[in-house]
Amino acid sequence: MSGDKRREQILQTAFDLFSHRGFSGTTTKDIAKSAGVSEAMVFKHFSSKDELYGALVEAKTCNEGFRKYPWEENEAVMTAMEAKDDFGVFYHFALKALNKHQEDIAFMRMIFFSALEGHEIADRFFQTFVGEIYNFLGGYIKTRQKDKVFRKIDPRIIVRAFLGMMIHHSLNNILWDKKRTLLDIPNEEAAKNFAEIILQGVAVQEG
Amino acid sequence: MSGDKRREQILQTAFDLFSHRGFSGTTTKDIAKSAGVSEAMVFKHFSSKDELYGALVEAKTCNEGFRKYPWEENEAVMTAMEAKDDFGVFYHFALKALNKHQEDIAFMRMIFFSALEGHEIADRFFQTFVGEIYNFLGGYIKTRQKDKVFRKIDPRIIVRAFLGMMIHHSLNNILWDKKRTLLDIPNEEAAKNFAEIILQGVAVQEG
DNA sequence: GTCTATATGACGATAGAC
DNA sequence: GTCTATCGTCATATAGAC
Repeated sequence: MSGDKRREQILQTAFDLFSHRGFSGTTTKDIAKSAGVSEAMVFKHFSSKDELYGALVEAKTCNEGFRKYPWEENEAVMTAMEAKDDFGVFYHFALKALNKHQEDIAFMRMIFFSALEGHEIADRFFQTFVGEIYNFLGGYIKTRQKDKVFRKIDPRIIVRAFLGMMIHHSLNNILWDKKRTLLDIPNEEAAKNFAEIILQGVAVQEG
Repeated sequence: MSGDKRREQILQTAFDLFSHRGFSGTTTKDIAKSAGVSEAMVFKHFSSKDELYGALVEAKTCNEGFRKYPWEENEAVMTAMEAKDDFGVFYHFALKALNKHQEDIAFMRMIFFSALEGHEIADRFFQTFVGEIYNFLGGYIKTRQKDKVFRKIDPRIIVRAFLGMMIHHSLNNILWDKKRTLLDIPNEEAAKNFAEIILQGVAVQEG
């Protein structure tokens, strides 16, 4: 196998293991074995376990998956936003996010492990990626507040409440309620309910 | 030091370290050193690292801290519930939970680490403790739906949305946004806003 | 109840052959 | 590009003295 191809394969294997067991719970021997190579090969491509992990998180946060925000490649959100279709904005945003979480459980686990284990790369991810989401949704909320459609609440609180519903729901499914004994609903229904609750919750009330 | 006292001290020390670095990130040597004893002492009290961890999670989930639900020792929630003061119920519940999370960061971290690392004790905690919360809040929500004050949404979705706001908010503060750069508000304000959003969000609308 | 010393193996990482 | 062999260190756990 070529160097680049092998490197990618080791990265992917390492990703699966790190996301499952965390940094200190994964050994270089495990990685080598799963990748079907010797440990020496791993250290030919990455000078240390730390470097391997760093390259991994870097690749996964910057190049793939979560480089795309839930509104990119999601025409529905942008269209709804231009039309000031509030339900469309929040529903499609939530649905995209929930689907993404479900498809990329390994990534979610890796980010949580990084955060718990205190790798500063997790910090950077949150300051950029999550910060950007606060700006994006917060901006729309501000507009709708000026339109006197949403109540005057700190937009960041609304974003936090809304993201909280989605992320907590995904986290429940990934970490604890894998069999969905507590609440087993399709993402469409969850997105619809979350969007309805938040929208009615922040709407200006008549009278 | 007496055996029991020493045992407790080792447990507490281990708790601090495990919650900070996770199971595989913590060594028995670290624990011994932090407790100010030799490693041999640790193994006199606990036959293995696994047993120590098990005893720890058991003690922390069953005997202390989270044995108490957010409505126990919280007269405000029960009083509000009897008076059908919806805002009182949700506000005081949220405030209690947020304060608890903030006071017991170590416990929160330990539970998340356990869940990620797949210790089945975390599962048990969630099925009992969290399940009980769903019953408690869900029961109240059902009552208010019969009163035609809350809309007909699956009560578990409402509980999930509400818990999501709180837990996500606490998790943000604990894991990523420790400096609170994104959103720095007192628990009272967060609880008030979350309660208002969820209540208005699920209220029966006029017309 | 507490320690020092040590057994046994795992872990991260390297050397050097092919 | 890949391997086997190995090194030094650290980890869990035990033995036995005080």
